[in-house]
Amino acid sequence: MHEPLTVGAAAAETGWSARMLRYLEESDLLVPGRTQVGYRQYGLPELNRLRSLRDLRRRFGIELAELAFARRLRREPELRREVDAWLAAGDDTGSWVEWEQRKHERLLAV
Amino acid sequence: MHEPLTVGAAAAETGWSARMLRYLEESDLLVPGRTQVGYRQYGLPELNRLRSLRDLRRRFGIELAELAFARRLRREPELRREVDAWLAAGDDTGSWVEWEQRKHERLLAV
DNA sequence: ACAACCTTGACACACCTGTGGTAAGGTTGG
DNA sequence: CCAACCTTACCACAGGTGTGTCAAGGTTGT
Repeated sequence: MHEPLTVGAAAAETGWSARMLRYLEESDLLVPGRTQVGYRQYGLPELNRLRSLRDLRRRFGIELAELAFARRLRREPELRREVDAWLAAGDDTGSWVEWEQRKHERLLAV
Repeated sequence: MHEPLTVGAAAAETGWSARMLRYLEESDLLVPGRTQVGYRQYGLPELNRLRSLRDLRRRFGIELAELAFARRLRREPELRREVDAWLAAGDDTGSWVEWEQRKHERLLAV
């Protein structure tokens, strides 16, 4: 049991449309496996990620491009450092305490 | 010396257009001070942030919305945790070591 | 063999982004 | 007082995003 589902079944199961599942793959955010003849197959891990992605978007109103950027931040340390530095420089409007706290975090991480 | 510059002068100084400086303010990414009658004034810190923002965009090709999202990630720990978790779940393609390292960072931060 | 799937590719559309203009009016410095 | 700034508020427009739909053709299960 728990055979991988085809795109339509996975859509029905997770609340997306089949169209959007293909779009998610195109956006490189969730790339399913393929059968030998090329059918997409969604297993349990994929289904769970689809559900949580739906929740993420609903709860925080984030866009797919933003998620993709968060991924870049994780993968490109140089980018991450620069962005962080730039944001830090302008964070005098935000909670100072929170910022000090985060500086700690960064120090510990190095 | 180093009196704060008006929007046109700051633009000329940093390679942006005055239009874009107003747009950056509208996007809440770089909000300058104001004179009593409402003229924007850009001091040295603002000028530096403008220059480095220009470089950031040129070097990494990032969008303003993405920068704004990075700021959300810093300010909303809940969002940050969820996004990180979602990305981690699909990161079997990425560096696993790096991810473990980051988990540490998070643990230390709490 | 036939229905009900799947594939890619395309067209359509509403909305957002980045950027340039332009217009009507206030401020400032010589 | 006049030029050269500044302000806000619009219009325009190319390109990206998220989503639906439709067409032409391949696969699968009964």
